[in-house]
Amino acid sequence: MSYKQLVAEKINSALTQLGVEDFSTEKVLDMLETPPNPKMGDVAFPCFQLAKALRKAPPMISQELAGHIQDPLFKEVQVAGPYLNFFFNQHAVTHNVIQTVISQGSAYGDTNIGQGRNVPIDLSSPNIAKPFSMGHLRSTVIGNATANILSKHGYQPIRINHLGDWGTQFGKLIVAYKKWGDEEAVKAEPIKELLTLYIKFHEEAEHDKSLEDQGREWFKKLEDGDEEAKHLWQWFRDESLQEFMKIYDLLGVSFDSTAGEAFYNDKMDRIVDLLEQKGLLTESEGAMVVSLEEYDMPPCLIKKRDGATLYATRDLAAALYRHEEFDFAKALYCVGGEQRLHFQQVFKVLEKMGYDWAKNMHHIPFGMMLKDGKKMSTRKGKVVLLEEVLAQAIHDVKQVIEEKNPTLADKDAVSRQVGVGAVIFHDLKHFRLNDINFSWEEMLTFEGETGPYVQYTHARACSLLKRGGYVPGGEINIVEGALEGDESWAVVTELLRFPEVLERALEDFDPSQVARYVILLAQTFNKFYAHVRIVAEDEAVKESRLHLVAAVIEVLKEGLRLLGLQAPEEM
RNA sequence: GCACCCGUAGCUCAGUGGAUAGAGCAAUGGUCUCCGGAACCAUGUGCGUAGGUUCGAUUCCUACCGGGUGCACCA
Repeated sequence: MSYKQLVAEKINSALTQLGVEDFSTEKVLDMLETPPNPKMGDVAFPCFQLAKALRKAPPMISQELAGHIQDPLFKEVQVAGPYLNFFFNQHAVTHNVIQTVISQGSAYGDTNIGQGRNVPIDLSSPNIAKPFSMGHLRSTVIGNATANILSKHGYQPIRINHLGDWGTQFGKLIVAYKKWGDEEAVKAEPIKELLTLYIKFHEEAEHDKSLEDQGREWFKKLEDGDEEAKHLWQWFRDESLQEFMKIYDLLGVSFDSTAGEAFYNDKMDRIVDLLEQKGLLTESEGAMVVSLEEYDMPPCLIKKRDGATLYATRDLAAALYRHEEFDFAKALYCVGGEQRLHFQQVFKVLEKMGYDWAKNMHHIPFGMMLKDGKKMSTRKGKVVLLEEVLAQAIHDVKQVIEEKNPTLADKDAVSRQVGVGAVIFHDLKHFRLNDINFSWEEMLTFEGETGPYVQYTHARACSLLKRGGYVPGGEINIVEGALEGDESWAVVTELLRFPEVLERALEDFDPSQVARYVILLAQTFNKFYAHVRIVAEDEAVKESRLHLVAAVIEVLKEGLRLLGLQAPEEM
């Protein structure tokens, strides 16, 4: 049970004594706040809302409540005008928190909210035959961290890389390859060459309008099983996926499925038939659509004039398939905010089909990665490649290591962990919905609110344990006076917050909560480190302080793991 | 034009309706024979504008202004 809950229960029983019945413990818990300044207490209860029920001024209410609350857990219950401020018995809480964190280890903060139920989550989903740009990083790392957070809460995430391996663009690519392509060039540098062809196609299409039609024609052939088209498509896909896997390895992201859009090719007829049966399909301007007029939305396009399917058709088929295959508790789509309308439409169509599980589907949108304040465009060749960014970050980290810690054992491995960590963390610390303006300078900063800062703090804490000769597994004894300053108490209250942060991160599908938390914990710990001599002369004091350090290490490591970062012990 | 998202310090961003709105970067100055200086400490005339709801609004609602994104055969 959390301390806040205990406080809420105490307040609730005091309220009952005052004759207030309709305030549940849960409601009180919801009203509890953290005071703006630690000097004002650890938990605060504002009494404004009680004024009506009790017909008294809030300051009087807090005064009366204080008289009914007593518990060894509280050092003091202070009346501050309309607020009731609780000061914890620091020694007891400190001991308890350290005990809990160390005994639970990486399981600290776990819940069983998900009860083992499946949650397919759509993430990364790059387009085949296009380079993996900084833009794709967002979906990949936000999705991966969200999946980790789900699993922390007892869900079974299923990471699906819904590859963009189907659609008219492949018709265009086939046309471009047949016109200007060269087999050897593609084999040598597949993505680069395919991108060149893709760009050339769009340049040529400016003058030659028939190219677009040819592209559509070839995609139709592909859907109809034309041998030549299928062969080329398979080749493009294999080469591309192989390139992507290098990046995923570096990022430490793996998938349970790489079934992309093409996977649903043979499942399209069924969804179209179902829509037909349910009388939802109507013809409009030659295309087949589901009207969503009653929701003030444009119609959802199911089939093009030429009979080929569309993005929405494939997502509908995928939704049906996932429901049948996984019986999911939720289904998540970690896809950019530009596609809000698309997902709203797809979800509404499923609702109209009578599937009440559609309400468990969520689009997790995020802002765009911009360059110079503008959208990166693959077609215009204005992209920053993730591969280059990662390589540069790793290179820069290695230089820092050469300078600061030249005797480090495994420099290359650590450079990779820290360099990649910097890039992932930079993305995750931003609130999802905001756009991120790409800047090399910011990306390659390793000081302040960055991944390396947190990793550094962790490494430094680890080296304290070594220096202090800390032996894990022993009984946890906290001697009086060892952990009583503001600095250590601040660390303890941060550790206390971890489970709350994780719950909010789950509710909002928001890994940035965890990223922010981990920065704050690192900052708080670094203050403690700078002001308190941890490896002290006195053996018992040293032991006590090292226990706190060990607890911080556990939480930092687990926080970083959830975000998809490694926590090296030295760097 | 309609819909959605975002406007907080010079810059990048936090901020679950509550008590004096916070970090980082950049800048300047500093840090005990100091456990890792990728650190710590010190320096801050800022919530786009105008209304509304509320005991109380940066937070909720409405309008406007500014930026972004969508709006039928691309994904």
